[in-house]
Amino acid sequence: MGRSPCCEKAHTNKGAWTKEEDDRLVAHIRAHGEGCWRSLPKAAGLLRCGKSCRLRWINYLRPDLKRGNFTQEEDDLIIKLHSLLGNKWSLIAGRLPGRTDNEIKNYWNTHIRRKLVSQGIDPTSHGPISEPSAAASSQREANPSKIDKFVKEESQCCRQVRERCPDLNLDLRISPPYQNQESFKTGTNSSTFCFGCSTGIQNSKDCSCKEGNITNSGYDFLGLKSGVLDYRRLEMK
DNA sequence: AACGTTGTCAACCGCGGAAGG
DNA sequence: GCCTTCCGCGGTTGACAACGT
Repeated sequence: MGRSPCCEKAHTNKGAWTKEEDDRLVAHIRAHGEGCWRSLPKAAGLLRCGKSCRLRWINYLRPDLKRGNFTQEEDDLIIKLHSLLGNKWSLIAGRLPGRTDNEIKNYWNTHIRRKLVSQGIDPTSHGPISEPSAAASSQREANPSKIDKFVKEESQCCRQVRERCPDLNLDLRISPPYQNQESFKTGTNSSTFCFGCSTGIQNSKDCSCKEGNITNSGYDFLGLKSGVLDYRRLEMK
């Protein structure tokens, strides 16, 4: 016996959302809250599949979304987290307030991947890209493609930045979720988080902070008790 | 101006896992 | 333990915009 479809596909709209559909969805969620996506379309008077509604809300309509370009800090954090977590976009998104997994995934595929390649870094393994064969190199040297030109320009640009700012330390540290600056400065908020909570998975079965397992010196990041994983305190030598 | 190519990003699809009976 | 249902995730697609020739 196969799984039933999540909705009656014959009677659902597909493709881009209209302003009216957006309004209906937002109004319904404001009135009734999130949850029960399967029954939401009918309740909200939408001819959409529940999954589609959920996706539209999470990726586009949620009021806490941060729109606009990614900052350098976000860029670096994504790379760092990707090297630790791989393509776990939802976990990575949990570390970037206001960003969605879909947005980060798209950004990775269109920007960061290319940026890493241009720096000679394999975006999958985060290790150095193996050297191409000598024949291929000389062939590319003689007849460079657009990508080759782009990669060369990017590399030159990176070199120039390093030459101008040799002391710039771009190493990042990974921290628990952002705490407001006041409590951060005064130290009034001494609470710490396990990795699950730090990625937004509060009260997961693996949550260790609620059990008092975390000491004030750090939190459990990927099973490593760490006290200095704080990318927000970047040290500029 | 017209056409082709490339880049971007919203949306879809299918799968896996959790929850509940 | 098995089955069904639902949710959420990651990979992929396709429409549209921007850019190049």
